[in-house]
Amino acid sequence: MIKVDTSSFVPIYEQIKKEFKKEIFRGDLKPNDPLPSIRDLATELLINPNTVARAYRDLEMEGFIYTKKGKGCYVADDSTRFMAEERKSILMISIDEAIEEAKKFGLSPEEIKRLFEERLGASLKGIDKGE
Amino acid sequence: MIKVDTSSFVPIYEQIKKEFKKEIFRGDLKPNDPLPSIRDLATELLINPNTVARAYRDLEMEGFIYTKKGKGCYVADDSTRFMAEERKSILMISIDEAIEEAKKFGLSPEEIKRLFEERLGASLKGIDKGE
Amino acid sequence: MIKVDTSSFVPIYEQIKKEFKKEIFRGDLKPNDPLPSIRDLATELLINPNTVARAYRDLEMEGFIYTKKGKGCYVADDSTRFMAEERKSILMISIDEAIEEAKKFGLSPEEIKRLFEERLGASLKGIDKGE
Amino acid sequence: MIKVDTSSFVPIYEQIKKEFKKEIFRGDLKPNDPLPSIRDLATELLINPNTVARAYRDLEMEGFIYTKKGKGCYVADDSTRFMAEERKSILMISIDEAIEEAKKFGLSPEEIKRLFEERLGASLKGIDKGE
DNA sequence: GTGGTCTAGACCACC
DNA sequence: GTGGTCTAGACCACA
Repeated sequence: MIKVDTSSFVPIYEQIKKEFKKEIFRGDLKPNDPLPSIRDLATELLINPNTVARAYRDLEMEGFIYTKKGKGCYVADDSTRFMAEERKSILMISIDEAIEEAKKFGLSPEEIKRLFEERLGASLKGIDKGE
Repeated sequence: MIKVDTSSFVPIYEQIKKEFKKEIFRGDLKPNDPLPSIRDLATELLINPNTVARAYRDLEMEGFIYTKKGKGCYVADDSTRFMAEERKSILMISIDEAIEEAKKFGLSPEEIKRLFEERLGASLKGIDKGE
Repeated sequence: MIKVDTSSFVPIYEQIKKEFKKEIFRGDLKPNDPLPSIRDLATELLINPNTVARAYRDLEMEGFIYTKKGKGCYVADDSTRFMAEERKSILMISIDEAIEEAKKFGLSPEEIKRLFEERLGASLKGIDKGE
Repeated sequence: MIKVDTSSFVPIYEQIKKEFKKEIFRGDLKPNDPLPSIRDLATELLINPNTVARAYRDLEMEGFIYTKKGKGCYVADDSTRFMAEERKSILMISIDEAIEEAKKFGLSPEEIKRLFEERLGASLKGIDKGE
């Protein structure tokens, strides 16, 4: 389910954090649900367990998950406390960035809108292909 | 004109490279136009000259600019050779990322579209505010 | 194994690049073989790690090696793709330069040939001396 | 007559120095012959007069030329004093470098010799083409 | 431990 | 003044 892009400039642990925040917000992960074990996730993503551990540690510090020593990590009861603003900021930032890029390349608002809708359409078709 | 975000995960030199590629594509920088001197730009951006030099060196290796020793750096004659695909890839990537984020947060295509148009509107008003 | 001449006009990082290209071409370095670590090679050559890093970064941009973050640098699978022409150009250039020098000093083709063979003989004896 | 390669790592003033040493050795420039004026040569080579001045200054310090203030630069009477060893070292160095390159690329002595003769032949034909 | 980025500051070739 | 190379050493992400 979770994917990471090792060629991205964004650190892998940040990508992992973001993925879990999304799953929690969507409700795919509910309070007290267990997260995959550090070793399993590291194996699945072909990365070092330390990197997953770093992501989990951050998520715990931010209050999204809690850790039972010797058992594993679980979604916190109040995990959705900050989710609305988290969601908003993550979405706003990425959309605003895309708009900024397009403006800096000299595209008009109409062109930007058309391009976005084109990509949105392509993305929806992508779903059918099982992505 | 150019801005960099030192808190971003994207390296400063990559941000500088992208900015100049946009200016060249828009035509704000034409073939044989001089780029700001390394020291001047470093002073303006409050960063180290080596960081600007790294960006300029990369741009030269990628064929966008050329260097006259002791004189300065200039936009290459064939600087727009790869610009179409560069522009496309940069725009596609940022737009697709925004769409991916929204989908992963569980938004429907209609919600994504509405949110995008809302941000696009906000961005256009931003221009009036003198950004 | 690798040597650099810090008094040469040729930048150290260029000398390092050339050495690795030769090793790859000769087959002493095969695809997926690891290169020496940046710090180790810098220590061995008595130069700054940044200088080695510059050479490795260039080799990566030119497609001869690839980098695994936190692991090291490795010879690329298609590292020999451009090697034939690289080798040819490097060899042609140095031989042609030697011939040009000799001609400009007024030597006849016969004298040039004799001098070259004399040096080649001296070089072969040099091997026996354990160079 | 004189050529410089601005893309070479060898400084332009070093290339100019070497060219004049060759001309003196060949006898194309004899004691008390005038050198081209700094401005003329700079114009001809499309470089900055300071660069030519640097080359002339070095040649004077090394005893190959002398300067008459307000008149120009002239070949020194004892200009050939060091020429034999200069010539030898310049030729040895470039030939030995070419041989070293070839050896490092894994060529056998026979291959090196054949390649050298091939290039020497090509070079002689080049003369006919008016190079 | 690895490589990547960035800083601060030196020296050099060239304009 | 310009850019290019190199050094010394910092911090970070990753294994």
